[in-house]
Amino acid sequence: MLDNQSMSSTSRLDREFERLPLRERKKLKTRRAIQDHALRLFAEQGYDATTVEQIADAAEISPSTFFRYFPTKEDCVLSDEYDPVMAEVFRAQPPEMGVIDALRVMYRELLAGMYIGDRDRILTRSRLVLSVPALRARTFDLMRQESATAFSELAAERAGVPIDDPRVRVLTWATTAAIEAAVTTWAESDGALDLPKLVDEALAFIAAGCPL
Amino acid sequence: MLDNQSMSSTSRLDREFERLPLRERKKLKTRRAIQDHALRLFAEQGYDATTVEQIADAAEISPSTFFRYFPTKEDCVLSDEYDPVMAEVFRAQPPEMGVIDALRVMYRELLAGMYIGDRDRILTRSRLVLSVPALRARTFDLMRQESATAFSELAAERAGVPIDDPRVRVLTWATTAAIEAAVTTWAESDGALDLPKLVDEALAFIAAGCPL
DNA sequence: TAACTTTTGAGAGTTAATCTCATTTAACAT
DNA sequence: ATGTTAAATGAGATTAACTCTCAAAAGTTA
Repeated sequence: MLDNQSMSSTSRLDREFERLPLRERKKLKTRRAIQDHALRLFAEQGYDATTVEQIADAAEISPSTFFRYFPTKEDCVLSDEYDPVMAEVFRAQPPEMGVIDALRVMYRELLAGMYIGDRDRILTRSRLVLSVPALRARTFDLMRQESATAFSELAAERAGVPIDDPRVRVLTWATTAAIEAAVTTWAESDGALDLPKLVDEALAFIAAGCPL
Repeated sequence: MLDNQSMSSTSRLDREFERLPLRERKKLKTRRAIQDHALRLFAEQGYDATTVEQIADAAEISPSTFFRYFPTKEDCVLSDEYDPVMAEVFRAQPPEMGVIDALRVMYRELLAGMYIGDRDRILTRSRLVLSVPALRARTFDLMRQESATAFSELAAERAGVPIDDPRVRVLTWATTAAIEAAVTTWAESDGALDLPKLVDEALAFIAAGCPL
């Protein structure tokens, strides 16, 4: 199931893809073409040195079409990575398990799969995002906003506290920051370190009260 | 209307100010004028609806001069709030005290003072920053980069671990996120809640391992 | 006052981002 | 199949952020 999710995500997604009407299929294809060419050009020339016009030319669309797919140049890098599967796995943990422990189990299960199939892609993208201040700021903001909504609800539900309990935001923002720290350390090591281990240790460290 | 350093700046800063050569004094005055007019216009018209040209007109300078003082429109809101006094107070705590506890004491001491003098200014600015996505992302990124440098060194020093220990980044980013969460909750309450208390409780919650 | 340095303003140029409108292309009911 | 309807696209104009250059103005110092 887990390996299935990531490894075979291509084929599963492809099957869904082929069931879509032609118009939707073309839209998805265009969207992917833009992202692929953009990431390639960013890698080749740098982010700032690449104009939207160049991306549009490479993807064989007009600049106005680019902005119809992505509201800003930044957004074509920021894929919305939130996965409903994460919520599922999180909820599947025994109710007496604490929020952070459930989070650890969830990442242990899901990251293992992702780490096999998408390691290189994630590493490349992470390096790009971390090296361009505007992308870095927007990516982290996006993750925080997401955790403020989706994960906050899950956490409050599990803990049995109201969603507006100040501790819920502290918990979600702090754990999100811990995971981002792990990813950053991993990207800085050029992938030499083990990401799943770094994430698990980061969360364990938070659960232990950050004893330093 | 906008008398610049009227109430807030302490007499200590004023004395320093008057010792500066005329050229430096004018520069500081211009910088403050830009920030004051910008914040006023943002409050009146909204951030996006206010152009740099309008700010420049209000501050009686040319647009090119605006960009000589602030590299981007965003930056005239983002004051660099890092205070060397914070490092001093942090270092002054007994060496056997843990990093988070030293941080708590530091915030307890410094926030108490700020809360009296600058409460309204901080609240206004926080609301502006939190309401404009671009400002929010850049502010949080700025704080994280700061904590990645200044505070990381202090934390590693106190804990007696190398600065590149992964736990150092996890600790600094997580505590920074916890403080930001407290400030956000405070701003959302329109200042009805007690900021020093929220910050102290957030850090205590982190030190306890986020038990939820 | 004169020589020197720094700050400033004017103006032109680049690019991201928004908007309108005409054209093309797919979807679907007959 | 075909015509009607709805959606996607491209071209082009527009705004505003940001960069750059150069000459004028203001300050510092001898």
